[in-house]
Amino acid sequence: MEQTKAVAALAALAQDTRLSVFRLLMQTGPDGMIAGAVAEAMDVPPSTMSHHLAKLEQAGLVMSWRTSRLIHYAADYAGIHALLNFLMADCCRGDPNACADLLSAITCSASPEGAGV
Amino acid sequence: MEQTKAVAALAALAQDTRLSVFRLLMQTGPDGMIAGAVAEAMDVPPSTMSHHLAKLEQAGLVMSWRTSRLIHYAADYAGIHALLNFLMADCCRGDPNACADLLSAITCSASPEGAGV
DNA sequence: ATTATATTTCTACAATTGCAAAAATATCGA
DNA sequence: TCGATATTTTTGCAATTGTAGAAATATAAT
Repeated sequence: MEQTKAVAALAALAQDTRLSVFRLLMQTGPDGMIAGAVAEAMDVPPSTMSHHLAKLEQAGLVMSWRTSRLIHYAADYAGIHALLNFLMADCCRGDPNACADLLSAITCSASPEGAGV
Repeated sequence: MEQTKAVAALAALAQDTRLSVFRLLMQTGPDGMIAGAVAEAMDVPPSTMSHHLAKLEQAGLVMSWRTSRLIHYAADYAGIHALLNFLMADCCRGDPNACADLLSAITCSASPEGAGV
């Protein structure tokens, strides 16, 4: 991933509604949700949500497909993966121990505040 | 991490100069760099860099300390950790297999294009 | 064809952000 | 104290972004 794409992806996520949408779609899984349902869930007008979804899609963070009149949106796992990898590239001066501490506790499941890693 | 802080952190990273600075400091390690050296490395005026560094620090992504006239900046590993965890929270509907695929190949070292995971 | 539904594109405006020169602040050495 | 160095704060402007109503487009049902 190049810098320009990373900036676009981060900018797409750096907005309240879009960050919520992205996390919602991450949690929803590969089947995704239809555009209207996303707009309703976030309580914003369809035209506004359309803009946000387009920005997320252009950033490579979500993908869409059509079934008849409905347009489905789902998280693009490869996209978020590429972004995270770009952020962490060559970090810790290559020290595996420091890296392990940093990455080990990143999980897909919720991390309750008190939970030990 | 709450949503508001996550948006601030993502916005801090969603800018060309700041993203480069963050990655530079991630790679530099805990000793960090002095402000002037960062400005010089990025080829921007000190006042501009001061703004960028302040934004990164306010977002919890870098930390600073002073030794005499010099101010050191270094990556805040806890901050980036919290952000990544927030992004991935409850993803994949809790399916560990999907999560494993998503996270396994995120490494601190460089990932050459051809390298198998 | 006509109507209804789902979504996007167009449009306009308020609010935010990036930028860097100039001035101000902090620390050190003489 | 005075001058020199390092960094931040102030200031102002151009550019970008978020927002949502209205119009346009795509699909389906009658």
